[in-house]
Amino acid sequence: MILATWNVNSLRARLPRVLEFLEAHAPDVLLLQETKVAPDQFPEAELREAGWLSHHHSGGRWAGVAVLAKAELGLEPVRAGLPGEVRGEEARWVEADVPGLGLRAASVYVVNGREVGSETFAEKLRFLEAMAERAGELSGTPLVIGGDMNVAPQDVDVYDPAAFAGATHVTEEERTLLRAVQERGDLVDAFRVLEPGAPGFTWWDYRQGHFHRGLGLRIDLLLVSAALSGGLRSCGIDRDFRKGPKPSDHAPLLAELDPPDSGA
DNA sequence: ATGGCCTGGGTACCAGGA
Repeated sequence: MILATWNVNSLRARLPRVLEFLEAHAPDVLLLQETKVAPDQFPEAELREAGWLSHHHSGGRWAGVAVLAKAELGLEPVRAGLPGEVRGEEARWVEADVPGLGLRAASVYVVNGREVGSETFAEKLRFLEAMAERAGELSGTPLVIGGDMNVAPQDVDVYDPAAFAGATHVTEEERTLLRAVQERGDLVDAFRVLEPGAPGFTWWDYRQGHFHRGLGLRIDLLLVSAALSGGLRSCGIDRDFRKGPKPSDHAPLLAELDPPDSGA
């Protein structure tokens, strides 16, 4: 099965690229973040027409997350919103079951945090704590939590660690809580387990040609149940979707692995 | 030089992003 996650920076602005991505890769599950769409404007019909069911949590002009699954696999909404998060109206967590795979899938857009020590940074830490709590509740069942974690797990995930000294996304507090999500949920970082030393950036600033200069961060992750990690075949981004007409500032991340019921 | 770019809202410019 193919699992993918992509921060699209507006689903309505990016719908042509998303449909192109679905056709190119035919992912079984696609997790979307920063859909930036009002609930009644989510393009459910267009995605269904392309062959994917969706369960979304939409908050208007900011944030917004969704789980898509191939129509033949089915999709059963579980929840929209994360128990314990501070601002549920921001629409940062959505969860669904994919019956055809026997898999629970969650799409998450973690709070940015802006500046260390700010009120929103404290909310970011609380959001990560709530994620760890939820991951713990879900551990033991086949699970993927994917999305924009707004945390670079290690220095190798940052193009210039010195330039990020004292900034969000790299603090030990954020990294410790992200590890707690993995530990409590018994999850592995699919890219890192396959590529121990590669940077694997997933985001580049639109400005100053950062993408073409290789100045990125690895902040989008696919966290999959450790029980599934033996069946991991590959994991990486598709750079073509960070190029071309109207790209997102994030590239999509894809993983190919054996499904839970494969007996692997 | 802490900005350069992109989004939606709305129709001038601003918040937010990371």
